[in-house]
This record gives sequence, structure tokens and C-alpha cells, in this order.
Amino acid sequence: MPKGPTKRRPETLARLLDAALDVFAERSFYGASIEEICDRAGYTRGAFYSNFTSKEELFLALFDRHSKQTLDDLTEALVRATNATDPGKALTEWASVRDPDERRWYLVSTEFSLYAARNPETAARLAEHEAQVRDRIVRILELLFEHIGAKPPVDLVMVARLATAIREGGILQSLVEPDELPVGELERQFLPLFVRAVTAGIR
Amino acid sequence: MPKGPTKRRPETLARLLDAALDVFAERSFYGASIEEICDRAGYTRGAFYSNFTSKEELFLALFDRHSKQTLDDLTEALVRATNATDPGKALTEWASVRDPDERRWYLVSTEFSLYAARNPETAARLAEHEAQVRDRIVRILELLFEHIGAKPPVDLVMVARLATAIREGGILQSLVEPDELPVGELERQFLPLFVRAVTAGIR
DNA sequence: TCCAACGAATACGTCTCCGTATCGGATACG
DNA sequence: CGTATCCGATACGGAGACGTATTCGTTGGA
Repeated sequence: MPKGPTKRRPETLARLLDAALDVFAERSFYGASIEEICDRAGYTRGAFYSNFTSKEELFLALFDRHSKQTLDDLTEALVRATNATDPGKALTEWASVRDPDERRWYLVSTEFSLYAARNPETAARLAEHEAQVRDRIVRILELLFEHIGAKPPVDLVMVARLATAIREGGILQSLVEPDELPVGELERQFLPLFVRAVTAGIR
Repeated sequence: MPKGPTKRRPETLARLLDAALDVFAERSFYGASIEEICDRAGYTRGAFYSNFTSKEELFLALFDRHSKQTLDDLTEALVRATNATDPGKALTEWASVRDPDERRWYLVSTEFSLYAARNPETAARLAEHEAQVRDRIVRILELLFEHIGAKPPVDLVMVARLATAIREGGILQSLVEPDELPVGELERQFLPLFVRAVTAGIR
């Protein structure tokens, strides 16, 4: 008695998640209705309730899917950094090079942070993910210092926090002023500069 | 025929705005009901509809009120910086010193950015405010360089953008992990370091 | 003191969305 | 080929929020 999804289920699930990303990006989480998500996916609410129990659950599932993707990307960047002459570059590239239509995701993920800020349980989940992300970044930074043969003058975890703060803050500005500040521009300009700052007075 | 508020109106308005900040922070913009805001303020919806035409308008009014406050704060920081020996300090302090229970506002303002990202009209309004904020910051930075007698090696407007990005990104992290990362901690640690980085190779 | 204008309360109809309970069709399997 | 299970569709009842139309009380001026 295989309890797992048989055939249609995974497809339905994926299409619901895709539609959810769309609608959440357009209308925000609370503004989105389950009905519109189902419509957009080509189903009725029946499909939704046989796959999820609530909008919250769908939201979490969406986060999980994307967070796996992000970690894979970053792990690959780590591998590349290991073999590269300039590990800092791998970090900068990861931060700045992105699919333009990821804008949808930026909207949703920022809102997910707000959602987490109001839900301790979700916050823990998000915090764990971000810790994993930071871990990759820290390892890249370690490679960087190893490469120039010096001891880090500051806590690398905080540096990683700073890197993601710059990234998230930059994204927020990009969302509001897409013309003045393209996504990734801030990182492109300042992450290298910052890496230099952190390594300054060492070499 | 004085059309302006006579007596009760300003009081009512202020209490509605206060309550709105509360409820928006708790339930998010779309999650908040007009009714709950009115209840919390001690009124019925009648009061609301005689002061606003929609929830959106209330949201904008809330933003305007706080944005005046922010600009005043920052202008004062600018004045202090003008007379101080270390202008960078004024900037860092402005960024890090905040009322702890401003957490409510951080939640709402971040959501306001998301709202603006979806509404070009609102985005323009927000962009203008942020431009004014940046203007103050740029002037502080100019003082900084004047003080050490050097020409800025990078575009100061971008540096100001970076400063607010660090601030906003840091706040976002603080909201999710209030224990690991108190509000303002990131700025406290890194803004000085960054100021040093920007001025490095000059003096 | 009276009255006009204003501001908040009340009452009503509507609409959207939600969740459940039930049904029908497809699919996997013997 | 038949059947049991799974999955999505349909149908229903209900709750909550919205916006308006109207009423009531208060305030400030004549």
C-alpha cells in the first residue's frame, strides 16, 4: 500500500506551488486568496485541500522548495570558490547574478521574513535555513583568508550576516526603485570593496 | 467656513493612526481589518470612514507621519555631525540608537516597502522620502571627508544607499532572530568599519 | 439660547472567501 | 477486465469584512 504520491499528485503540487508564487508576489500573502491560486494553477479548491490544510502550509512548502534551490546554488558556489584563485569573486557572483524574473521571489521571501517575525515557529525554520546559508558563506570567507595567508580580524559569521544584510537591504531598495538601482548593483559595487576592508591591515 | 478640523478630529485621527500601527504590526497590512483598528482605537468604523476613504489611505498617512519624524531625527543628527569631531559617529548612532519598541515600526515599514514595490504611485512617494534621507546622509559623509581633507573615492550617494541597505537588511535579520542579533548590532559593528574602508587608501 | 454644521455611531445589504461534506472519474493493481 | 483507492470537482452553509445610508449627539457661532 504505497502511501506516497502515485502520479498526478506531484504534478498538481508543483503547479499549485508555481501559481502560489505568482499570486503571493502579486497580492502578498494575506491578500492572496486560495481560490485565485487554484484558478491560476488550473484547479479548483478541491485540489488545494487535498494537498494542503491551510494557506500557511502552502507558504511553508513554497519556502522549502526555494530554500533547497538556494542551498544547492550556494554549495556549488562554494565548490567553485575552492578551486578559484579569487574566492571572494564566487561570493560576489552568487550574490549579484540572478534571474531577473526572480523579482517575484524577492517579494515573497521578504514577506516570508515578516511572516516569520510574527511566528516564532516559522522563525526557527527560517533561522535554520539562514544559518546553513551563512555556513557556506563563512567557508568561502575562510578560503579567502587561507588564500592570502592571514587570520580573520573579525568574526566571520558576522561578516556573513553583513553580506546577507547588504544583499537583502539592496534587494529591498531595488524592489522600490527598479530603475535607479538594478538588482545586484549594490552588491556588485560594494561587496568587493568590503572584502578589501575586512582584509585591510592584514596583508 | 473653516473646513479644517475643529476639535475632535485631530485627536481621533491620531488615535486611529496609533491603533493602525499596532494592528498592522500584529497582523500585517492585508491581514488587518478596519474594524479591529477602530475597536483598538476606541471607535467604530463610522469614525474611520469619516476620516479616511480606504485602508490604503490610512497606511499612507501612517507612513507620512513617521517619515516626518525620521527626517527630523536625521536632520538633527546632521546638525550634531557638523559640530562634532567625528561626523561618522553621528551617522552610526543615528543608525543604531533606536527605541526598542520601534520593532512595531520596522515590521510596518518593511511591509510598506513591499506595498510600494507593488504600487508605482506609492513607490514614487517612498522613493522621494528615501532620497531625502540619503541626502542627509550624503551631507554627513561630505563633512566626514572634508574633515579628513580628502576627495571621496566613490560615489557618496551609493555609499548612502549602502548604509541604508545595511540598516534595513540588519533590521530584517533582527526581526527574525531578535535574540541572536539585537536591533542595531550589525550597524554598530560594521558601519564604522565600512567608513574606514571607504576612507582607506586616502589619508 | 438656538441652530447649523460637523463628526462619530448604527444599521443594513452585499460580497468574497473559507472549510467541509459529498460526488464522480481516473488510475493502479490483482 | 474488474475493483478499490486516490484525487480533484462540485455543492453547500456560514462567517467576516466592506461600504453606504442614515441617525444621533456635540460643538461653535449668531
